[in-house]
Formats: sequence, C-alpha cells, structure tokens
Amino acid sequence: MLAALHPTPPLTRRIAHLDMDAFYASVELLRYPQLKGLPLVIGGGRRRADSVLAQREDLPVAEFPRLGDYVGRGVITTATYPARAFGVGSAMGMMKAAKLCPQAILLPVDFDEYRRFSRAFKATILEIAPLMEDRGVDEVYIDFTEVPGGQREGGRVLARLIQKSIFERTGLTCSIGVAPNKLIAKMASEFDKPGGISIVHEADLESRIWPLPARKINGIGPKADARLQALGITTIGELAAKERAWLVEHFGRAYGAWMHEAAWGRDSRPVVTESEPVSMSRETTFDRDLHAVRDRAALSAIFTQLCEKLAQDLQRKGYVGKTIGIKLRFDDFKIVTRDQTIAVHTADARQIRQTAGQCLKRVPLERRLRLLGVRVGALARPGEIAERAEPVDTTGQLF
DNA sequence: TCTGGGGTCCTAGGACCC
DNA sequence: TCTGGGGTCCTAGGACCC
Repeated sequence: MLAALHPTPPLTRRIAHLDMDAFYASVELLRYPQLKGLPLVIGGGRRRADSVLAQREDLPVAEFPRLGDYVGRGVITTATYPARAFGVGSAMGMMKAAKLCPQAILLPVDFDEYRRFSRAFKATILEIAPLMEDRGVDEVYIDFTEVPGGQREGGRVLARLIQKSIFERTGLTCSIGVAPNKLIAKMASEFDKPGGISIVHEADLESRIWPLPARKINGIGPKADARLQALGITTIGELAAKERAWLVEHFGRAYGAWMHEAAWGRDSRPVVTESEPVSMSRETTFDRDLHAVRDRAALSAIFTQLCEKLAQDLQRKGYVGKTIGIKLRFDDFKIVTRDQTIAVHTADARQIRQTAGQCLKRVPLERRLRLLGVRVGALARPGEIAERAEPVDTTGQLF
C-alpha cells in the first residue's frame, strides 16, 4: 500500500564471485576423512582404476602414497592448507614440492569425481539464484542484483544462504565476495579464505582495493606485472594514480585503457549464463623427451591416440570443427603451433589425424619434443552448417 | 629432478575481395 | 609513376586463466 508513496529505490548492482576452498583436496577428504588435518596434495597422473586407492576408502594413513616417492613431470593441482604451510602450492612442479614436504600424502586427480561435486554445488546455487556464470569446475559468478534478498546487507545474507546450502548438500565449503562488479567480486572472494564472505562497496575502493598488489587484478599476469614493477608500480593504487594516456603509451591502446579502468574498480561485464566452446584440444607431456626420428613409432602412436580422443570429445559433445592444429613443446620449452583450415567441418579421427599430420610436416624437428597436442577450432554444431565438399552445379535447376 | 592440461582472447601480417 | 580503403579469413604467437 505504501509502495506508491515510497517507490522502490533503484537496485544496486551486486555481483558475487564464489570460489570453492581447496576444491580437489576437499573432495578427496570427504572420501578419505582419515587424512583430515594432514598435508595433502593432489596432482601428477590420472587415478588408475587398479590403484590401491580405488579399492579401499578405509586405507590406513600409513599406506597412502607420499609426495616424496613421486617420480615424474607432474605439477601440484591443489594443496591443503596444512601442505601450504610447507610452501607447497598449486602449479608447482611435483619434484620441487617433494623436496619441501616429502611426507605429504599424494593423491592423483580424479576429474570424474570433481565434476560430480561441481555439478552438485552449481545446481544448489541455481536453485537460489538463476543468473550464474560458469568459470571452471570450482568457480562461478552470480548476479545477486534481482534475487530476493540479494541486496540485504550488501549481499551477505544471500551469500550465507548459498554457503549453507552448498555445505548441506555436498559437505564442502566455499568463499564468496560480493561487490558492484565481477572484477572486484573476484578479488573480494580471496579476502577471507577459507569459508569467508567479503562485502565490498564502491566506497571501499581506496581502503580495500588500492593497497593490493597489481597482480591481484584478474587479467594482470606475471608478464604485465613484471613490466609494471619495472615502471615502479606495485599496487593497484599506484596503477590508479597513473594517467590513462601514460598507461596506453606503455601497454597499448586496449590493454592500457583496460588497466586504468580496472585500477579504478570499473567493470561493466555482465554475468553470462551460456556460452559455446570455440575450440577443443588434447595434449600430453611425455615421460621423457622424444626424438622425431629415433622415437618415430612411439610419437606416431601417441599422435594417433590424441586425435582419437579429441574426435571422441567432439562427437560426445556434438561438435564439428574445421581448423585443425598441432602444438609442440620442445625440450627447451619453446612452443610452436601450426594449423590448417579444411573445407568441411569434421569430428572424424582419421581426418583430424591426416590434417594434423600435414601440419606437423611444416615444423622443423631438430630438437627433442616434450609435448604434443592436437586442437580443433572453428567449432559448429553439425546441424547448423551449410557446406559442400565442392561447388554444386545449379545449371538448369529451378530453385 | 624444475615447470600439466584445457581453455579464451588479442595482435599482427598477408591474402583476397569489393 | 602511383599506389584507396574497407572487411573478412587465415595463420602464428603470446598472455592469461582455472
């Protein structure tokens, strides 16, 4: 009744970023609660069906594989907080991590299991807030703006509800940041990990965002950060203090201008609920570097396997593509790519293998290879393409 | 004994077309 | 003896993210 006299105030844009806490490791701890509190890392090869782990969930702690026993070229995917205390972190080479904390328990990744939990926590969110953007297995953005209760306490009430619902359904915890946009929300979700909620308003820019290192901005990576440092810029505040024109001068028109916007906390990107894949790929790092001539047979077999897996992926997901490419990493870590666009979209393993083989012929192969990858891009759904292998003669046709 | 695998987007030059 | 200007597609490399 009072609505006419007191019109609803305009809604403030409230965007949440939700990040699952040590996701892979937390999923493993649900299965192996006996490992709780111990340094645990996930990484290395894929879990094998015949491993002792796959058969015994009540395995005594003493019988779990240890990081110190690992031999290979894998990296850490996730480390629990007790493991992080030893300096072990994600993306670190396993051999290096093994030196830091040999006694840590090591579990190989089990993507199928993580995907199950990923689907479960995302479904839980969607029951509460329908505008959700997928950012990988363990992260999402959520638009709180028009969700009932999404404005209360700046989003804290809804964030609490989502945390509680996810925990009840999966037993997993997450951290949430709520802010006026995705850029700030992403930073805010890190403020109080694990299990925290951080609410950031526009007015908090100077006090809570500007003191952070520039590297914390999603989109400023190691290279850009190094260049900023060389220019005497360490924090986001220092970045914000620079003229836009100066940043454009040093980083180019698009990137420089974007950096300036980011430093001032401005970001109007919407939460995108659906997207189509652009490319699919398969790649593998060999156990040892392979030589194009001496290891020809092994290389060829791996190459064919990658093409077959990729073709399966495409078919399973219902896509065809027409730009086929390869990626090589040499023993000196240099990466080379070659690709070729064919006339007709395909998801056929032999066609992919054949075209990728042509690409491979264009690369000089003096150095030994560390990695081989195959990629299919320019994806489309088979039903949506009108293309012919060769022009059709329409002479004499009425239509 | 360094450094995985699966992605996206951007840039930049050349080809080719109108 | 000069020499357009878009627009799109293709290819290679690189930065960045999860």
